[in-house]
Amino acid sequence: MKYSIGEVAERMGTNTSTLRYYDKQGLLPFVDRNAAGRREFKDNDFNFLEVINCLKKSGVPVKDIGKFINLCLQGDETLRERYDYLDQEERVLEEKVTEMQKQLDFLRFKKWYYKTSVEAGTEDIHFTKGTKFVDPETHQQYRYELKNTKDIHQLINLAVDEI
Amino acid sequence: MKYSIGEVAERMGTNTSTLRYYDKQGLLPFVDRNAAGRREFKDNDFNFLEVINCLKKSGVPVKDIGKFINLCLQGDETLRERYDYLDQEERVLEEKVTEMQKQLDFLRFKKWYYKTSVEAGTEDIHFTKGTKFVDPETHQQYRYELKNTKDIHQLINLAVDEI
DNA sequence: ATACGACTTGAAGTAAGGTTTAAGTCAAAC
DNA sequence: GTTTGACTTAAACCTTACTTCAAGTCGTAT
Repeated sequence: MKYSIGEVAERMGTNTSTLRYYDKQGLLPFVDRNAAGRREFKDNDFNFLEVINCLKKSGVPVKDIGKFINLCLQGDETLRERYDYLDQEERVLEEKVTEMQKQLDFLRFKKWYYKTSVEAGTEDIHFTKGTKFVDPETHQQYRYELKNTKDIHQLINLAVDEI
Repeated sequence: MKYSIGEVAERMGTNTSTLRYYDKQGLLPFVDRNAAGRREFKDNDFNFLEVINCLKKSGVPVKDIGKFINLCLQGDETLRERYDYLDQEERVLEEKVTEMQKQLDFLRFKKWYYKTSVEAGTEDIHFTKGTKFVDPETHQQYRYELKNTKDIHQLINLAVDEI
């Protein structure tokens, strides 16, 4: 089967301008053209497009994706190089996920901070030394004082220390 | 204690230009100025800076961070709004992490694809119907045929089916 | 007193990743 | 046969998030 740029755009959840932009940036060297100069995508091209999609969503710059695609077109000699690239990219992504989890931790601490503030009617409870209050959900009592948030994990532990 | 923009930049792992840019974009309305017009950060300002840092790393646009900071300066009336915002942002981040995990799945499948290809000396094994081969690490035998990668999770399961 | 480093501003420049526009081609429908 | 919709290109434009530049101020050390 052959597919026009419009069909491919719809299937990939993008638009034709973006695909043309990718083509111009060297991400689609595998795409054929018909007699009229129009792009004709093949079934196999979707394998490439999925790789592009994955790397894009993983935060890989367009230029670097192009390099990988071109490695793919160079045949079996670049198999190891391609493996090594993906291996490295896997570690980069894992690191990003770890970083996101840290921000989630912080976000959850701040949610707790605001939940208890809303409950108390004021943010001041977190700045008043030794204020006791009760978590409205768990009904646990806490004593807590906000200093500098140098280590948020430490603060979270501090925050959940029951009296 | 008071801190100059340079000291703050170093402590936050950024540079003075970026902090001035943030200030211009309305992210630092809490910063005082001395008689000479120079920025004077207070200890408490680091609480704001940490929030900015977190939201920035979470992928929140600069403008939106500014909105949140200004909400913070409006006092206890906006506590619930601030909670709701962070609650929503938490879900957005969780969704991002889930998305990243999907890309990690795909990346790992492709690593397996290349690992077995390197072992076989050619990528062709994945296009030859019913080719049997052995995972060099686990010594398990596989039979596997690459069609369209419509559902990568299904393919991964297919790939690890022992004969 | 003057040199130095750190600060101030507005404005221009940069890079990434598209998006839009203008001018034109092509194939099928009416 | 001409209109319509999808395609083609190059080039201009846009947004985000800085980064750099130019010109000037301030406080301290020599």
